Amino acid sequence: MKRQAKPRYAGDVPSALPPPQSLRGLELAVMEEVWRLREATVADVADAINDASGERRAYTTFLTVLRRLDAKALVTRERRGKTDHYAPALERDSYLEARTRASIDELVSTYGERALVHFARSIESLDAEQRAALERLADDD
Amino acid sequence: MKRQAKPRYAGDVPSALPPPQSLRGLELAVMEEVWRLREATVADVADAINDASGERRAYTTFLTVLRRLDAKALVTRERRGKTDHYAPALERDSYLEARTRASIDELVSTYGERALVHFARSIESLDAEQRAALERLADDD
DNA sequence: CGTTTCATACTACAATATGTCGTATTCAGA
DNA sequence: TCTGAATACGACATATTGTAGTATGAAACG
Repeated sequence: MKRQAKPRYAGDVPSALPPPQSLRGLELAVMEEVWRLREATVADVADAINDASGERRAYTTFLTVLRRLDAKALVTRERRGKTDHYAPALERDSYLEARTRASIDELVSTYGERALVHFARSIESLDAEQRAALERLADDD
Repeated sequence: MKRQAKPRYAGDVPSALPPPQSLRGLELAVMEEVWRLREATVADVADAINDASGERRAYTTFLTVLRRLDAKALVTRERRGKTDHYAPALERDSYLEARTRASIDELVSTYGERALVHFARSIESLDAEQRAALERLADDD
């Protein structure tokens, strides 16, 4: 079954450019902080998350996480003086979009187009409030 | 300086009724086999997968995987004589539905309702062929 | 019965991802 | 020049998954 080029739920075809990995836990928290601050040093992130969480993680923990995010190409690193400044390598919304597509692709490639039925239903079965939010958000673009 | 293992990250908020874990790799292959056979022994699964894959995994590998699927409550185990018989603890389609909802929930809980926009778009942007398949499948229920 | 056989139980090890830091090094700035 | 802040590097813990060896126990055989 061949597909047209336009949409790409090509579950059966390995994509040339893999979507960014899904983030969780501390990595996600750090990434969220970088998105929020637009640009941040290790200290910025460490302070923000330590203050917000009440927990106390070592500076080097955040250093490591940021380095790993850099290795995953999710942030960029720029040296200024002796300090690295991290910035998002892609917008939060782009990341979200990629993850959304990846979620659909994964399930379709694993379980077939039947997965689309469940996705469609889930979207259709949104309640009025969610639907309103959806339309409002979609209009923002 | 002691290094104690931290509990899970505070941002992880488990939902009340956790959806079944997402399966991949060999675990998924074994689960698919159990779904296909409706009920199977370790030997059934081992033979089917070994024959189909050309690879040669040890009997006990499948035993272990089935035991882990049992621990995850994805299969049930019934002892008959000296042999365990495994059966799916939930239908494949129910599992798929749960995973679909979980995918949406995860992204929405992490990134907000903005995720719905991307899901909605992805579904809306299906091409004609996929749309036809979708309607055909949806009619089967 | 005693023995073989076979399924399960138990244990273990490797690889990977992530959380968490300690220590060594270096270099920008005072 | 000296020094403290930042980084570089490495290390260990835990969880998950793939993989399989070995021990055990009971059923089947003769």
